[in-house]
Amino acid sequence: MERTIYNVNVTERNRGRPRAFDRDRAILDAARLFWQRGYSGTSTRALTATLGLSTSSLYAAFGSKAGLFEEAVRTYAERYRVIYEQAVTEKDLRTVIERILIGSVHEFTQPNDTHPGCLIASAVMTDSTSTLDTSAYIAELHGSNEQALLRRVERAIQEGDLAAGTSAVVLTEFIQALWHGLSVRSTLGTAREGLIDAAQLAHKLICQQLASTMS
Amino acid sequence: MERTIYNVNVTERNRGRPRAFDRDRAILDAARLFWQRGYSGTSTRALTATLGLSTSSLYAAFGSKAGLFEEAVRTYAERYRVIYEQAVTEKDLRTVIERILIGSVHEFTQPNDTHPGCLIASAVMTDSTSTLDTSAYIAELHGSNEQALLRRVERAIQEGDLAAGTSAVVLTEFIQALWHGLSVRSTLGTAREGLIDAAQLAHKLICQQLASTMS
DNA sequence: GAGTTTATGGAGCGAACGATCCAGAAGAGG
DNA sequence: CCTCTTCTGGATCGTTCGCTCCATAAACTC
Repeated sequence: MERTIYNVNVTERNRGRPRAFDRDRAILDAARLFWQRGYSGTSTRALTATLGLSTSSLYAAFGSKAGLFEEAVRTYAERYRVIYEQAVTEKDLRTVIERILIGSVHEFTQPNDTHPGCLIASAVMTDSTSTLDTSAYIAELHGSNEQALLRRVERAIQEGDLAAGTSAVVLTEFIQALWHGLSVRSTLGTAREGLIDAAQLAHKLICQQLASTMS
Repeated sequence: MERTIYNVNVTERNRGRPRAFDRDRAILDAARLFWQRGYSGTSTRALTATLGLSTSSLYAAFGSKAGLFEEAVRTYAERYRVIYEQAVTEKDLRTVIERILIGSVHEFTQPNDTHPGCLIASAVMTDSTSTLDTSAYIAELHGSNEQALLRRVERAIQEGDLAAGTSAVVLTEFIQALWHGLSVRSTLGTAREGLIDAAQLAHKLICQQLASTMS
């Protein structure tokens, strides 16, 4: 019988020689490497060199390159799930949209030494081999976030918050497209201020479409 | 002395055994493969298998994997350059924006057997190794397209086509972000109609910001 | 026809890949 | 102390990588 649980957290691993590196820090560094070079473009040797640990340590802690990748992706995917989850609970739709767009941009553009950028939007979709599970997970997450937003927009329409004739599906797709675009632009080097300005402009334009809460 | 010109087009190569495959078709198939799996994720063996030719033929025609990649990128990058170049010559800004957004979405969502999707927006940015020249080229192209649009927006402001207080830089960044987002969404599987609806909604929202040509 | 030029197919090069193995090291439990 | 458990460093596994080489094939020029 074998233990293939790579100590996801502080479980009851108190026996044996303690790990000499910070596991979360390693995930962060790995995530940034994956984000910069893609999955196939990042070799295990580049990982061990950057993370400053040996092959055995990496494989003992994460099982495989794909395992490390998946854990990095899941770690940072969670942040965006939370943003959507909390945003859709806001009272008026304009705040929902503002929180999603501005909040995500802040997340996209966290300073480099504490954040890898957005692994979710770009680095994952390509690079299929042996990451099929992970890309399926990401697709599901995107779908889930989008569905949450869509339901919130539909509610806003029922409550009469939107100008007549506005399609919930179309507005949602528009916001999601912009969301992905802001993510890509952040990886391409656009400064945080520029992205926030663009997001706020989009927010302002959408608000003009809002009926009852028009400013 | 060596000839390293990989017969970019129908030059004066009339002597010798003729090539047994369609060079442009090979570029198309290769582009689709690169687009789906990324540069590092696409092996030369996968290329030769999909393109139906031997290693020697591939290297004789394109010099290297990087060479084939670069040629594929340049081929399809040109299409987006043309879209921007022609769009900014339109008389009113609303038509400029419409042509850029809708035209690009049409380009993004060409049927698969004649078009690879948009190599430019996503598959290139990551995957650095030995594609540095190509990603620099892409960055330059994006910058060039963005500059052209920015200058056109500035002209529209000078001509009083936009509501007072509108920043050309911010509006341009917004459009560019949306453009990248639409590209990403197309590769993620969103249907053409959905993307066009979103683009048209964006276009409509922006038009409400236009002063003199307000509908 | 002979001679030249280029393309094709397949074997195979060295290097890098992801992953494994093992002897030793470093803690915890008794 | 000793034992048990886990982690570490390094050598090394088999595979795949991008790419080259070479004999042969198929067109051209003369």
